[in-house]
Amino acid sequence: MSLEGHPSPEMIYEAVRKKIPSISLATVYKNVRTFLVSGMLREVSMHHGSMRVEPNESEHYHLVCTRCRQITDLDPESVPVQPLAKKRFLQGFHVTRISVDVLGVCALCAAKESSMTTKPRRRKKEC
Amino acid sequence: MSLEGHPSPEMIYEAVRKKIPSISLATVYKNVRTFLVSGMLREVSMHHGSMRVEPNESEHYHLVCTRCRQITDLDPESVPVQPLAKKRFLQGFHVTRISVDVLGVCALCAAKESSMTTKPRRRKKEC
DNA sequence: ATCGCTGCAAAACATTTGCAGTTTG
DNA sequence: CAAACTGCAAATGTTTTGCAGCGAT
Repeated sequence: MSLEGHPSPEMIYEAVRKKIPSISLATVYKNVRTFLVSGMLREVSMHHGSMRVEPNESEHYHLVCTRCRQITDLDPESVPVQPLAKKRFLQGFHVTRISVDVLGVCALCAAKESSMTTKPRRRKKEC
Repeated sequence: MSLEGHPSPEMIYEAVRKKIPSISLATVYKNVRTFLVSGMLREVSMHHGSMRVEPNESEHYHLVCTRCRQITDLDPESVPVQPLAKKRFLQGFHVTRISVDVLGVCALCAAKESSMTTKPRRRKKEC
C-alpha cells in the first residue's frame, strides 16, 4: 500500500522482497488477487503487458502513454473531464466504478520521436 | 472490420479462418498490431486476459463486466458521462484519446451470484 | 531481384494452479 | 488440530519473434 504509483505484481514483489527476502512471486500474485477481490486494491489502465494496481481510495483518473506505457495520475486541477453522473444501473448492468484513461504520448516519448525524425543517430533515455 | 463487438485476436483468427483456411494465428497478431499502429483499429478495455479491439471510428464508451469480462457498447442515450472537454496537452502530455470504461456486474452474472447465494445447486449459463 | 507477407515452431512473458510443507490462531 | 498461507515448479494462456519460403511488383 505504501508503494508510489501504479506497480505491477513484479514491482511489488521486488519491493516486498527487501523486507521478506523469502517471499515468492506466486504469493504476491495470490495476495494481489485477494486484495483486488476484497476491494483494497483496484486495477488500473489497459495498454499494458502486465497488471497495474493502486490502493482503492480517492477516485482519480490517469494519463497513459501509449508508447512507453508509463502511467501518471491526472492532476484534478487540469482535469478535462467533467464529473461523471453516477447511475447505479445501466442497461441492466450494476455499475461499481467508472474508469477514465487519457491516452496519448508523454513528453519524453514525443521528444524521442521528433529526435528520431531529425537525428536518428542518438538515443534519448527511456521514459 | 466487419466483426461485431470487441473481438480478441483469437476470435478474429477463427472468423478469418472461414475465408482463408490457411491463415495462422501469428499472422493475425501481426496484422492486428499493424492496424493498431496505423490507427485503423483501437484497443478496448482493461480487465481482460486478452486484447480486445474495435474499428477506430465513432467515439463511444464501454460497459465491462468484471465477472465474466463481457464488453458492451454503452448506449449514448443512457450515457452517464458528460462530454469530455478536449485539451490537446495535459501535463506535458499529448492527448490522443480518452477512454471511458464503466465497470460493474452484468445482469447475467448478478443473477448467477444471487442464485448462488440462495440455491447453490444449479448453475446458470455463462454470460 | 527485391520487398513484404506468410506459416510454423519456438521463445518470451504474465498469470494461475497443485501440492506438500509451515505457520497461525 | 484446523484453516489459511507459503514456496516451488509446472501448467496455462497470450503475444512476439526468427526464419525460411512464397508472392507480387
